[in-house]
Amino acid sequence: MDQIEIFKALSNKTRLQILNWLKEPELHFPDHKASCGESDGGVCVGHIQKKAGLTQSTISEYLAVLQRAGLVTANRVGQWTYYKRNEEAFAALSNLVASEL
Amino acid sequence: MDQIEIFKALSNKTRLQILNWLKEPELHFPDHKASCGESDGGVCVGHIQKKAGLTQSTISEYLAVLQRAGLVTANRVGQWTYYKRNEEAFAALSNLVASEL
DNA sequence: AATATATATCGGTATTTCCCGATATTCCAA
DNA sequence: TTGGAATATCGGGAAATACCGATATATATT
Repeated sequence: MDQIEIFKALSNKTRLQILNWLKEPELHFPDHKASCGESDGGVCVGHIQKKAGLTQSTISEYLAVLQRAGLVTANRVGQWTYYKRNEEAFAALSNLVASEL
Repeated sequence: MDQIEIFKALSNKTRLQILNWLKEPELHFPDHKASCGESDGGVCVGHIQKKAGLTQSTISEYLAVLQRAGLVTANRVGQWTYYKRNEEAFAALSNLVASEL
């Protein structure tokens, strides 16, 4: 739980959007299951990339930033890496902001 | 309430320390009143600067960053500028993190 | 084995941030 | 009104960040 790493990860519009999209994957990525299969709520990099409109390398790096901050978890299955929110981390962050900031 | 500006402001160890010190000014700046007078919980730049151990210009700029983010308020009285936490902003941030992140 | 697909990593340029010293501004005191 | 104290602002060098295109790696398919 590195506060500074977390706040840095949250200091970018695109990364905030991604986190928001991942709150409701089936809403924001309606055709994900059809093209990427079942993934327990995780969304693959390519879909996130297309929606964000930045390059593949940039989105891959952004997801790595979010993962290093602990805000998302990655799950590689075959050729896809599924990313999903780490709600425990958000709960912990919420507590931290509410009581220790 | 610019989320990104707030998270950027929080992405620095010294600024986080300052915000923490300002939670209990009389504890962290025990001799403040004697040298800077009554200030309604605000602490002058010089005291913050000495405690932080960075230069005056850096701390002045950091306080401006925190102020632009809305996290502190400044109150100039004579030759001193007293900074204090804006607790309303922290409450709003806490709500935001708890419900919209 | 060869190819195609999804993702990660590398190298690079432009911008931003960190932190400094020097200078400007504002206010007080003699 | 001159000097001193507190703060703000300016200019700059080093490091980090925002993106990109190109390439590498891993997996799946044929």
